[in-house]
Amino acid sequence: MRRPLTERHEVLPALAEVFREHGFEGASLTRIGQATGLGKGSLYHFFPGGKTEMAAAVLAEIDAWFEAHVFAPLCGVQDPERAVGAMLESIGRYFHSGRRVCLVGLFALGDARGTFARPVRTYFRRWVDALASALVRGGLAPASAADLAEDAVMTIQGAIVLTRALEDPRVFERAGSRVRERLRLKRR
Amino acid sequence: MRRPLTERHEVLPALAEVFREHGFEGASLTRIGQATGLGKGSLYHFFPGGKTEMAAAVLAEIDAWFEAHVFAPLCGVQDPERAVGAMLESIGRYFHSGRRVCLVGLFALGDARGTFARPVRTYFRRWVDALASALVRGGLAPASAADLAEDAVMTIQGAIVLTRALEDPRVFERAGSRVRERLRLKRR
DNA sequence: GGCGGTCTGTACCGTTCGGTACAGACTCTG
DNA sequence: CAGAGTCTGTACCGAACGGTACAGACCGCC
Repeated sequence: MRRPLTERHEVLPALAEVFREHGFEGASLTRIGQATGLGKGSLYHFFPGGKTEMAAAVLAEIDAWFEAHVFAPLCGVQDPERAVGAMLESIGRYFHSGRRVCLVGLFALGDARGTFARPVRTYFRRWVDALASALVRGGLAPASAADLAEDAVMTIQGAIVLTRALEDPRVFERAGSRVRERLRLKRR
Repeated sequence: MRRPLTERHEVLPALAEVFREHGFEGASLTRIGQATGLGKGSLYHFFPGGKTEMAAAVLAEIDAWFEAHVFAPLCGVQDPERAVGAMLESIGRYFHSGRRVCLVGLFALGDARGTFARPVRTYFRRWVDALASALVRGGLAPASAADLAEDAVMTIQGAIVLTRALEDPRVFERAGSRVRERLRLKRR
């Protein structure tokens, strides 16, 4: 019936959700097994390195998704102003208006600090740089573009924290319009 | 030598650091015991409710500290502009320029979501409201004061995430100046 | 010095943890 | 259908988990 059967990357979304909901330490193999519908045997077949390898794989897929849907478009040839708007829209959908946690940000806060420091750093640096490059192509000076990009990324991260804390998605929406306004304002 | 011996609140700082470093689920009683120098027996003597009560006590102390050193001054009689500046300075010292995690924000991201939703919500709401009140006393319209206050708090939270991710305290410092500038800019 | 209560280290409870071993059910090839 | 190889559920391991029980160390007090 099914092909060579499940492939490794097919379980990644479910895996990611477990890590998002419970963090690295809180994501037990039992929970992971339930969420993916896989027994430990299958899990260790796909991820011989255990939980660490699972989390690394999830991070890698997240990074790939952002590279394709967020970072690359920012660096692409299309109108930079439109690219920035598209980013904010993608981000809003991806994070479910702040109800969904940013796993990379969560790991940055300490859940599995040392282990994933590198991919975490790379992800955020790439995000800031990509956004800054779009702003530069939009006519901004490199210095203020970098400053503005850094501000935008951290505002989004803070918006996720505050939205979940206050349990009110409008917080995230307001943050989005604020960022949009700031990025547009500085253009001229 | 020592008085009735250790009091409950004397172990709270060490306790808080363990939760900050490992999150709620990652903070095992063994680690807590090592960090506080107390055996399980003593811990359960002070916190009959176990780990949950420990975390609640830590949150309560954090809240009290912010109430005394951040929120109350913002609502006080002193010059609002000076109060805002003092807040940013306190915050910077408290969070070690972003190297230290905000435990309340960490809990908001999911580590112990349901259990501490109430104190988490209260803490952030109080923070935003206190800052907004200072801005209103500074001459701002209530609506834009609320907007600006929300933006400042989320920027600080995002700055902590980004500072730790990039492992560069200057990120936090830059965020501080940006917030300061924004809060001053709108005054006139 | 004895007393009563507060405090604390140790041993232990049942459970769950991350990880391993392995038998057998599957799919494909011939 | 036979065989090789891939996949997967179950049972199991030692360690560590959160939490409890309790004997005794320690204290101010008389």
